[in-house]
Amino acid sequence: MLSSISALMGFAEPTSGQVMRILIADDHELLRDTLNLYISNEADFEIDTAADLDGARALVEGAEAPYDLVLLDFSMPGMNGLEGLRTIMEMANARRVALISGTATREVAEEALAAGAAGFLPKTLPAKSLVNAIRFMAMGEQYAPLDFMRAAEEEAAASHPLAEALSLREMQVLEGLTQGKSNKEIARDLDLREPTIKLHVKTLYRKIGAANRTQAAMIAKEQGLF
Amino acid sequence: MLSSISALMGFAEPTSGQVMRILIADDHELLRDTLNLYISNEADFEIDTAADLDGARALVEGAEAPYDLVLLDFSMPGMNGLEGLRTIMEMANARRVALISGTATREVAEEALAAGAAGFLPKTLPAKSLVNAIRFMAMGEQYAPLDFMRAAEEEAAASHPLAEALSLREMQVLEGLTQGKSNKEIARDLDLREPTIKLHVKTLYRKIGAANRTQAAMIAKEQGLF
DNA sequence: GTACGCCCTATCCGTTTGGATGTGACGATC
DNA sequence: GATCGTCACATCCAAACGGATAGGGCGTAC
Repeated sequence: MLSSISALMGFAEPTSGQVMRILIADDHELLRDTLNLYISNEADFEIDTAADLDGARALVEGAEAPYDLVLLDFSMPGMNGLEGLRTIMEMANARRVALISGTATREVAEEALAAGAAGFLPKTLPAKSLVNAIRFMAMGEQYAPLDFMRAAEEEAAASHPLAEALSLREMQVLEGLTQGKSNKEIARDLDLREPTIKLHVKTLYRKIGAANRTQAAMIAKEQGLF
Repeated sequence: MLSSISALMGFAEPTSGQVMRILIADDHELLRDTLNLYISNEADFEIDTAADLDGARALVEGAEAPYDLVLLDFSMPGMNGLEGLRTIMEMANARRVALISGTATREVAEEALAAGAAGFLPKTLPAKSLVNAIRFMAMGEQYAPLDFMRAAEEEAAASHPLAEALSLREMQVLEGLTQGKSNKEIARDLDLREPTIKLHVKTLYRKIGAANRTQAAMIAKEQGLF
């Protein structure tokens, strides 16, 4: 989409050599101010700021020239999830709209990008990278920190919150469940009696919140177990 | 990593206002030449080219000034998978090394990025985006087209060899199975009687080669269904 | 020592599954 | 019109499952 957006959707690029008009909307004044200062210092950007979605909308509507890039805080007043993003994206004076957030998950980021956002900026980003990203996005590209997108991918697999809760036997039994084995088969594999397996099965259901063996298997699978 | 690489690993940035030295290594002369031309036209880049890994290595070794960015074709002579990438990355005169490929999969791209490559450029990228990406990477950021990374994620879900074999009802029932529902629940959801569900369950077992509902659910999951 | 947690086994009981088999309706194919 | 595949419903039955309950052994922690 990165490529296709710029190529197919024909995002207007700022005339080269001209200042880029950026709108930063974030309810944290400190972030607004420091970001403004840092960006203005770094490059030829013209910055406006707003403290909430309504303020941002008013500025975009009343702008005499379109903004090359609008940065929206994901969790500021009026955003209502990704609704605020979509609202601004529909406006003619906002060429590119990106999300910035300190808390949003990868899912949110992906959804935003899929919805056509110019990018996603976690607040953990160093200021320098942020400036790079802004320039990158203003040029019509789509940006998101790869490490953020990747790291979150493995976060589910990284720590097995429920794996810790299970005893060795329960884990072994759970593994059998993920293989679609019957209690009898599991019992044979582990050289135990079937009633024992049933016990482990029942207790591990409770621990991981499953109602039956299929759910248990799916939960294990989703946790990246086995 | 994008952020952390530039911040923590201290990639040297080209002195601002100075030309960026780029090395393009690709065995396709056509691509080399057109790319060279396009990039030279677009921005203040100084381009060298090589036709294979040995040529690239020689240029990097003998360079009087380090390259800001080295672009390596994934499938050119001498590369041997990601080994060539690692070789060049270890060399002092190559500040940033990126992969470029027309064939490589997302797995390769991810591995390269995880190994510290500056980026991954599929050859499907429009020339303009490519220049943007090059500038972006030369600034110390890590680049990969988000659509490429995302699209390939779903490629497993794209073709469902077994999904074709299942009728609509069977698919609906299978979906219920993956959610750990009982036949009765599925029947209620689909507004059918339980015996009907049992019929679909049995036939879909045969079609996908499952012995019980848990196996059916796991198979569906592995195929990326639902 | 006592208590606790994990592990193993067992029995009982009601529900769910898996399988076989049959009926019938509908649409597409031949 | 006959045939085939899909869908729907039904009955019967054996097996497996899920839950409750109740033992005993065994190690660690208090």
